[in-house]
Amino acid sequence: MVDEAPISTAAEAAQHELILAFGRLQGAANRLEHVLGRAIEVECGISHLMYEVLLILGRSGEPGLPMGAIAREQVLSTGGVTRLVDRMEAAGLVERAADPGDRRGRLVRLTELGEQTVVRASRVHVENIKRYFVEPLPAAHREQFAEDLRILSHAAKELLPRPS
Amino acid sequence: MVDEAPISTAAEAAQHELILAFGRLQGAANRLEHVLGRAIEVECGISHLMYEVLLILGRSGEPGLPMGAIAREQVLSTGGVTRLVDRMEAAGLVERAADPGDRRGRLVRLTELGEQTVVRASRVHVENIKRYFVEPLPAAHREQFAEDLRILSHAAKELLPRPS
DNA sequence: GGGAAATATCTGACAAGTCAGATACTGTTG
DNA sequence: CAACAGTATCTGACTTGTCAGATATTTCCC
Repeated sequence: MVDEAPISTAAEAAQHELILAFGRLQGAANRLEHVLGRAIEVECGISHLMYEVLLILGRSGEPGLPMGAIAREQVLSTGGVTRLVDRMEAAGLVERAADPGDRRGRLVRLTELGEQTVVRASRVHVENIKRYFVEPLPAAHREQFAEDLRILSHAAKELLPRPS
Repeated sequence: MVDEAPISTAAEAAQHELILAFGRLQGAANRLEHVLGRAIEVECGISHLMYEVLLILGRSGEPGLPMGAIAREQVLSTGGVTRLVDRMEAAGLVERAADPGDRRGRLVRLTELGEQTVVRASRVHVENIKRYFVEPLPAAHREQFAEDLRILSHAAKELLPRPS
């Protein structure tokens, strides 16, 4: 994973080990999202992005989460979250409640339907993760790969904490 | 990376190891794309997606690549590629030539400006990859992580080869 | 306390992809 | 060799996200 030659042609850029590695990360993530997201859509009628938001809300529990927090968890603009939550609310998956401690804010939380939907979607999702994400990797690598993802994910989160 | 309990609440789904691992893959990929893509945009005025297409074309060399091949490399619909290449052509980065062997097809290839741009963007990109993607990982893990990405990327590619 | 700066959310205008159907050529087959 | 299924690309209608600016509160100081 080292390549110190200076890049001076398109062909060199295209073969560069680091560029390739990063491209593979993006490619694998995109394709897996495409496939697993489609499965969730077919099974539960919600997009992968909505599913991710349901998960985030499931993690945050009763009180609910402000819109901005959702924007930061997923990499979304606050305007994007407004519209996404609009649609999720229209679909009956979540509800917006007033934030008692801050009248500007709204707390978003799961409805009963949202809770059921995330459970149902998750069962499908886990099977697909096993099949398409875990199984291709050599068993001896899985533990370390998961750890590295944790590290990377954590580092990347620090990278865009607030200054959105 | 194992978790065999059946999922029956949103909170359980949200804590599930496999779901978390997959979420971290997506989260890390999204955030890194956001940050590194922005850098390319600022430096060269092209989106990360355009950059990826330039790389693909750099890899394919002289003859050029049909639109459909680009669609398969990136996970894009053919309609999406038409429009993306429209914009890239308008920006002078690529050109469409007739395919001598198939009058339906068009071969897309880099222009001189496209070539220069991909080289310039790649230099920035490599530095950012080192900083944000390589450095956070323990040095002893990097080799294996790169290999696992290769495996995953390859497996995911097989998953959506043609049946788009 | 009073007002400036910061923060949370929403909205109009826009950008960029998807999807399904149109169009134009290719290749196969009876 | 004509018909037909298959393939490559393009297009109109639409979905969904971004960006920048508006609005309502809150926080921080003087």
